[in-house]
Amino acid sequence: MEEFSKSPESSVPTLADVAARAGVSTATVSRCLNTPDRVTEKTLKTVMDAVNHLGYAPNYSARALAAGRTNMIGAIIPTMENAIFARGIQAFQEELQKNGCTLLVASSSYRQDLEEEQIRTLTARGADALLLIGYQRDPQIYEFLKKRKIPAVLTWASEPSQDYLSVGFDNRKAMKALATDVIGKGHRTIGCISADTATNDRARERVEGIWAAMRDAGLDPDTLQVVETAYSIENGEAAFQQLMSGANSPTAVMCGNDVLAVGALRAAADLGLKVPGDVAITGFDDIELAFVAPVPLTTVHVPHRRMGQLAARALIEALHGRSPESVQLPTEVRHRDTL
Amino acid sequence: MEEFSKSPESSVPTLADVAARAGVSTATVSRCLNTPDRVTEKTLKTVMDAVNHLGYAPNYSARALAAGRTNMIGAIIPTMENAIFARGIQAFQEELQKNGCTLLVASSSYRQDLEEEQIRTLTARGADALLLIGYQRDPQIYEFLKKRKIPAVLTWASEPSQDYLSVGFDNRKAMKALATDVIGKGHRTIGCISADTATNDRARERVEGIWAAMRDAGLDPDTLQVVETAYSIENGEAAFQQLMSGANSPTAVMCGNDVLAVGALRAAADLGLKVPGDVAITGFDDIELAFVAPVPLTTVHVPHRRMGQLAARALIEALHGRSPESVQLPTEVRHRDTL
DNA sequence: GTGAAAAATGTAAGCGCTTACATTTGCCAT
DNA sequence: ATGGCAAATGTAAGCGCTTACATTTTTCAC
Repeated sequence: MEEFSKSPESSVPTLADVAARAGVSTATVSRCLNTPDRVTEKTLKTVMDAVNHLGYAPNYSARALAAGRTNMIGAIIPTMENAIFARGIQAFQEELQKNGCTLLVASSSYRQDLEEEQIRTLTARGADALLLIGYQRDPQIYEFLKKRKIPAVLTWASEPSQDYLSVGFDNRKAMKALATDVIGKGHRTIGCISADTATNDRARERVEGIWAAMRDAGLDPDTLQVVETAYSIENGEAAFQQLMSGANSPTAVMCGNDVLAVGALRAAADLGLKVPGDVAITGFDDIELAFVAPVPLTTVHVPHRRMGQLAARALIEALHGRSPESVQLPTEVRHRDTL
Repeated sequence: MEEFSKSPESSVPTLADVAARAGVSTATVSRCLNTPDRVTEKTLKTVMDAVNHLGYAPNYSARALAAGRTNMIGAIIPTMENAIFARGIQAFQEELQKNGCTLLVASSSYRQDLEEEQIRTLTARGADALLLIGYQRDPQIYEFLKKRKIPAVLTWASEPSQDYLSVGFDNRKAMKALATDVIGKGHRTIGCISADTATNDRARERVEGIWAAMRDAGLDPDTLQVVETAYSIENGEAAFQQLMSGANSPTAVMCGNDVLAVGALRAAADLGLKVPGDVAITGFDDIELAFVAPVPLTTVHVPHRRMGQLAARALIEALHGRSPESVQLPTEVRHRDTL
């Protein structure tokens, strides 16, 4: 019969408990756990037996305090409800997990002030490194990160100056390629439904991509009819209606992402417009929604999972003191039935 | 001209630095930060000025070690790529953020062994509380959590025995309601595409819901043709084909979630089957995919955001030493065009 | 077998914070 | 004014771990 009491041994075991049971010092136990090759096989076994017997698990707060590292990596994204972020972050997390790191998540709701606050919070929480979306933010933040020596990887975009580590893709180039195809189909009056270009660098670059294609084709970029709205199917519908009710309604509407495009598609159906016969519609991202849409969507495919995975690897490299290279992933126009 | 060196003042400021600058003890600074009402207004101002001047931010690892709390809450979900989890977790995170807590995320890929490992990892990392999906797991885990005094909330289901805190919904009842409608439409030969019922309690309860409805209607539950497969559009397509190529092909196929249902819908189109004319199809969850599907999907609406939010509140209550009640959220059949 | 170098282990000093307890200060009834 | 009490502040002991440095043990060339 064993006695179970509230005495020390019934509470959470510590390193010292393991050391006592194994008859070694706490330093040795710590070594067994962190650098097993610096310890005799025999000692290792004794200690691991004690660990298992006691059900010992290290206290990461203590470890973090002593070692100065937490093995936690933070990600600050606009929202997980957008499938592209959910997918990228899932891959990011899987890769971190493989490397013994844990993911801390915060969301900014596409607001720069909130993002900044989150950066400070996750930093204070001890995040060893950060994944950030896009590159447009107060220079002070970059200063702050640099001063704190916290590696950060910028994703979902390719930072133009290459001053920072980034694992992403060229939004402008991607959208330009798609716009070139749109123009190639003979469209001259083009509309665009975009997220807020003032605060969202990805959205802005996509619009700039359309302008660039227009310029190349001898079209006046100023004729591009842009409506800015937050990402949602409903907003896509409304924006499309607005675009089509104007005097010179577009024959092609390029949307900033697939969600808006699906909204446009629904609005077109409501207006009795055939796609692509009466009006062409394009998306961006190539999420599931794009190919199960009423009319499968012509869009730009972005390797979100791959991006998340490579971002994780880059950060882990950086944490190991190496200097990872930025990577620009290729995107690809996916021709389906809306253009 | 100021000198910038590697000397103490250029590194990350600590509580002691603030205390020195404000001319008070570290205890007082700590009080200003944590219990400002236990401090003179004058002292508070002096200290906060020092905090701001130094750009001080507390080291949470140290705080966690000293206080025994981390203010981090962990969530272990099968995958963020499933929109229902992304959405629920987003709401969960927003609510945590409002309460000064940070979210730690891990994913189990629907594997029980991995989930268990993650529970131990997040616990070791100091998660003060945990959000878990479903209720079916090794009793030892519940023991472990109880011993460690870590509150956990079970979500996306309603734990039948009510022994544990849960914020979810009744999968069985929800699916039974839908199945009753299916039967009400005259369907007698029913198929079902489900996730693995052995390891996924939500999936199992949904199938049981169909059985219950059949029984109530005088149908033999054993005639339900179940195909189990992992959640994906492609798997939904394959499973549907399998179901329809059998001897006694169903006139209605009830799917375990919307993703499978969209796959079924596509397969039906490929087979030249009209929905719901030739075959009825139903989903579960009511994600975006459901209403933008080629044929808008009849499905069960689940209040995922609300669930995430309430789960967060319950955990925060528990952390405050109160005893939150389990809540069972209502679900609702959404009739659209596939039944 | 011997001694020097290498390997294994032990000792103990923090890491930055919270908090129980001790001390000082301020306030008020007398 | 003064004693007594409450409020404010200070003192200092950890929280559980890592790691530089000190000590002991092993290894191995001679």
